[in-house]
Amino acid sequence: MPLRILLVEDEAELAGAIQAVLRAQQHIVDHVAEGLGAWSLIRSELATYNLAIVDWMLPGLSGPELCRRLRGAGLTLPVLMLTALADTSHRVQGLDAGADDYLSKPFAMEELLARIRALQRRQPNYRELMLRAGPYLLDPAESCLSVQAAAGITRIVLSAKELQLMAYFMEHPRQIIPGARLRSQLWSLEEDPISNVVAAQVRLLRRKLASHGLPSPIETVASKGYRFEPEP
Amino acid sequence: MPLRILLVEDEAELAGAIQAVLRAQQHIVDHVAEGLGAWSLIRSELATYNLAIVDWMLPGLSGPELCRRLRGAGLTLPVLMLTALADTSHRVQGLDAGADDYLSKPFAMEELLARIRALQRRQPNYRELMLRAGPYLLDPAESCLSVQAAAGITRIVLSAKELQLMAYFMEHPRQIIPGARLRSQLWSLEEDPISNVVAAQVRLLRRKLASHGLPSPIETVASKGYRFEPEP
DNA sequence: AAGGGGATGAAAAACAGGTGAAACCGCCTG
DNA sequence: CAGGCGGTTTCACCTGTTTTTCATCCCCTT
Repeated sequence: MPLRILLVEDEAELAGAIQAVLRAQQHIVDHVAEGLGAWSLIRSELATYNLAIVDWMLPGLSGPELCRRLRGAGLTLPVLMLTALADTSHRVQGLDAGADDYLSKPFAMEELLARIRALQRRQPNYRELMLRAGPYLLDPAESCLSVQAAAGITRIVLSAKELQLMAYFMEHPRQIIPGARLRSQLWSLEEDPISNVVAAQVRLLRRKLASHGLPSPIETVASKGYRFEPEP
Repeated sequence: MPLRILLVEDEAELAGAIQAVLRAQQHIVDHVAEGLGAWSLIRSELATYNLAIVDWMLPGLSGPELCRRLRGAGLTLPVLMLTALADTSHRVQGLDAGADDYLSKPFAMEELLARIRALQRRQPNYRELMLRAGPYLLDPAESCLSVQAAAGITRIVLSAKELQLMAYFMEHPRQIIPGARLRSQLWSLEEDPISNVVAAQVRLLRRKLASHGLPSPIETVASKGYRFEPEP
């Protein structure tokens, strides 16, 4: 299940490595180098993050300070704190500030991934479950979509982006979803703003459904966005 | 929900980029390059702005000065300040002058949009809600108009401009609204003043209602303007 | 009756989104 | 380590819709 992750880390090399690993896991990662940027990004609600990975030591607003602000603002966004300092006093300080977990550098990327999985499982609204909308049943674990039709059940294997897109549609059935919203929710922010990734990906999804002989549940509402209509 | 935005920025290139992005979001944007122009434009009440985006550094009247004047005049128009200077002292000065939010250059356009959304949400009269007038119910999120008649409820999908126009009428029921006011409220100022966009768009709206078998609630008051009459 | 403002329909312009081919990219395999 | 592969993105071009313009007509005021 792909997550939307905010990485707050000032060491460029480490940040790059983490990003690469997370992206390889299909996660959507935004990276900021300093605390204030992270704070304003979160507050701006540009994207909805499922997790923040925050370095302890940051220029400007430090990790624990950022954490405290988040909690002060009533946000429950899970925070995984990274630190070079292994001793327990820091660990306690970090958790006090509202971090949910704590990982001391250097660490194996595998451990980071494991911690992330654990953190997700602890979420109250944790859902490794399937998503249903009308005859559509999405299985994130298997990355496949099952569609019930008169002719029987069709099972379609989806790629990572197709899955994300379909999930977003199924979570917002019947609503007009502006392309720009898909853009900011499903793609990382730093990319070229004049691109038609969204249109291209929607097309791939539509085409995949069509190639299995299914009618497209995704309609285009001219110059307003897309709408997912589960019932034909 | 389209906003009427005043952009006060002297760097032509940046201004153009911002305008393009905002327009893409259906907002109506007026651009002035310097502070005094902005001040007189606002004071003239030619249009009612929902937001001003103001550069810090401007020829003549600077951003913070403009801000102070606005507040001095008792205007609550939300102001988003732009600045090349990232340090906190300026941030404080800007907020002191009466700005509502603060964004330091360079910034991602996405972040600008997010700030604007956040700012709107903070407005006391914030309304993402539907607008009702008599049997007419306007849903900006879905961009559609529902009309209750004896025959049942008719749902009409509106285009962006039709929605803006209908919203303006529904917010000012039974009043005579001069074409020029619609013009200045719903279209940006820099456009060709001898054009009949308003009449054309009113016609489009009327025609759309008629095509669904509805009587037109918009009447023309000869050489005075239009009047929206919700009850037949 | 003249003049002005608005109405009208057709056509043009502007724009968003669709499309297929090709490039790109990380990953796997030989 | 090269080559192939699937997935993803970009590019250039096409299509359909929305919005504006234009030329003309109509009708109400003065």
